[in-house]
This record gives sequence, structure tokens and C-alpha cells, in this order.
Amino acid sequence: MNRRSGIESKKRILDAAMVVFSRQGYAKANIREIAKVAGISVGGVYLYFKNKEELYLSFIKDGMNDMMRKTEMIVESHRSPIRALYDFLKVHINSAIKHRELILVHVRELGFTFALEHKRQYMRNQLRLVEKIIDRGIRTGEFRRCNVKEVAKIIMGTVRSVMLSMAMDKDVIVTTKGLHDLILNGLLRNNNQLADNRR
Amino acid sequence: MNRRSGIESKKRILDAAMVVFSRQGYAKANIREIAKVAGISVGGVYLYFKNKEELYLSFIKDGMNDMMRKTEMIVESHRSPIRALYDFLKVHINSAIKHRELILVHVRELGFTFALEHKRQYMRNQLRLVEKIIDRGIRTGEFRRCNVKEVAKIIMGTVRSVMLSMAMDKDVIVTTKGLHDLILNGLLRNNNQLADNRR
DNA sequence: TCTATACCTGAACGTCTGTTCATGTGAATT
DNA sequence: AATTCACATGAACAGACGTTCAGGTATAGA
Repeated sequence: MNRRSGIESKKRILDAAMVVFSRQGYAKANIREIAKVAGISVGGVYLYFKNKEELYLSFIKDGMNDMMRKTEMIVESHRSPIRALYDFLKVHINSAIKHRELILVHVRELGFTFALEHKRQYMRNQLRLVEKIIDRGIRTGEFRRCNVKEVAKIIMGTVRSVMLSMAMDKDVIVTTKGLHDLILNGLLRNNNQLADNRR
Repeated sequence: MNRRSGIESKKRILDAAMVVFSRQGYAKANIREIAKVAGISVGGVYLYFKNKEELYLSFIKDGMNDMMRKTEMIVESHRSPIRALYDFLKVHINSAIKHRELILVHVRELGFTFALEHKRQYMRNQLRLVEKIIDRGIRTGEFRRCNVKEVAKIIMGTVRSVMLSMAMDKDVIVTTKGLHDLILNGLLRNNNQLADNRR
């Protein structure tokens, strides 16, 4: 027998779940394999998690909470909206590099009814943060007047999918600077190009 | 017995596959249900498709081919890059409205090894089209000089995720015009706002 | 040493899955 | 009427899955 503290076992299982779920997706992943990767018996998994669903939810939530904390801090603490946007983008791009697997799981399991509400809530919150940045930018005069809700959706969409592209394909690397620049200045030629000298 | 032409049966099965795969994802979807929705027996499905995998591939490919045809036409035929970009965005947004389910399947099954190569190929092709538009725009002087490959990735990413947002949530509606405008002009205030008078 | 507690095991159960196949049937052809 | 052929069926098979549970073992305290 392999003796460990309960806390360590639970952590092991969560780590293993991350590996297996991201490799296989929820439906294809199976408890036997998660147990094997964790170095624990099948029954052992059920000591710490009621069932497969709860295990899945548990580690999905961890990731979302972490991101919420980081991004909220940025939006609350920063003065310049341009800089806040930059940092907001940076957190997401860094997370894409660091947690490729987690992102793939997120996206892949979009349709799951039982995790859906949490994910929607998370997306709504992130959207709210972007709206906040844009609102402030318009008030300070740095950003142009626009349909805040629509623009926020587009930006948040861009961020999500840049993350996805990077998670899917290791060779795809989008720099925070490049993304920030495009969002601020657009494609057209005769726009000002001062954005990277962040004020 | 329910007698039909082979062609009609095959079409029925493909339609049913679309419904069931998009509701459940590949792994969770099962042949019995696809058969039921198609109004055909379980064995009947195997008359037209070697196995579940081939059935899945078959209908995924149909959708991708359709999009490739439409977008290629736009990029080849148009003179103004600004207009080409607009039409390119429009095709994608319209497709998001029309084929919500298909998009969800696409995204959800990202990790499947057997469909992966086709999807990657599709994404590469779409990327090439965007690069073509940008390249031409820079040559005509309409677009500013930029890292074409990176910008294309970001734009393509934006498009994908706007589609995804709309597929996930019926209430999310991003207009082609809004997206086009943001891509061209960015967020900053003192940029020119002439893009919507498409030349 | 004994006992209580926390941790762990993996065979066994019931259910669901993709796939096969022996069999059947309507319609066209002879 | 007999034959042929394309289309159709669903019970049966083999394997995989989530979950349970009767039992096992290391450790700490008495």
C-alpha cells in the first residue's frame, strides 16, 4: 500500500485529472486512467471526489478563480486604461502559454450543462472587466466613443481565441504588444502609432 | 420497413449526425440516437458509413469545404482590400448565425486526432486568405505596414471567437460593421473614422 | 500490545457503447 | 411467377465505463 496524507492524495488526483481531461476531454477520459496517473487506486479517487462530474468541476473552478483574481486586481488598481488593457491582455496571453491544457479543456467541454453556468458566469465577469476599462478610457478621452458592450465582446472574443490558437498550436505565438497595438490602432494606415509608448 | 433511396437515407443520417453530435459532442453521441433521429435502424447507419469516425469526418468536411469555397471567391474576386475584409467577415458572421451547431462541434472536438489534420489545414488556408487581403492592402496603401502574419493570426482569431460567442449565446450579436470598424480603426480616439464608407 | 483511525485496494456489478450479422422485404427485371 | 438486388432491421456480442464495497494496512495514541 502507498501511504500519504489525504491532502496530498487529493492534490495528486487533481493534477492527474488535469493531465487526463485535457488529453481526452471529459467524456473520453476515464477514472481508471486518472487513478493510474495519480498513482492511486480506482477506489481511492472516490474517497476524495463524489464522482467524475464533481472531480471535473473541482479543477475547472480552480483555474477560473485564479484568473478572476488576477484580472480583477489589474482593473481595480490601474489608473491608465491603455495600460490596464495591456496588462489584462498580458495576463491572458501568459496564461495561454502556461496552462495550454487547461484552456483546451475549457473550450472543448463548452456544452456541458453541469459546468456551463460557471463558465458563463466567468465569461460575464471578464466581459464586465473589459467594459470597465473601455468606459474609463472613454471618460479620460483616451478611447474614442463606441458601442462599449459590442467592443468589449469583440475584444474579449479576440483574447479568447488568441489563447485558443496558442493552446492548439505551440508555434502560434502572439505577442501582447502586437495584440494591444492592433486593438488600439486598427489596421488602417493613417492612424496614430503612439500606443506602444504607454503613457 | 421504411423504404427510401440510398441517397436520401445517407442525407438523413448526415442531418441527424449534425443534430446529435452538436448536442452531445463526438464522444457522448451514440449511434443508436443518431439512427433514431434519422428514422433508420442502427444497422442502417453502417450501410452508409464504415463507422462512427467516418460519419463524423464526413459531415465535418462538408462544412469546411463550403466555407472555403465562399471565402476563396471573395478574396480572389475583390479589388478593394477594405471591402474584401468586410465581405470575409460577413461570410463568417452569417455562418455563425446559420450554423450555430456546426461551429460548436468544430470547437468542441478540437483535440480529436483523426479530424485534427483536416481542421489545421482549414485554419491554415483561412489564415492564408487573410494574409492575402492584408498584403494587398499594404501594397495599395490602404493598410499600414505591420507584421502581416501576426496580424492575420489575430484577426482570424477574433473572427473565430466572435463566431464562437455567437454560437454559444444566442443573445450575443456582433455586427459585421462593428467588427470591421474595430479591426480597421482600433480603439484609440484620434483615428480616422472613414472606414464604413466602403470605397 | 491493543485499538482506533485514516487511508487505500481492486475485483465485481450493472449499464452503455460501437459494431456485426443472420434475416427480412419491396420493387424492378426476367 | 420467379429471381435478383438494393435497402433495411434489431437482437446479440464484446469491450469499456462509472461506481461500489468488503476487506486490507500503516500509523498514532493508550
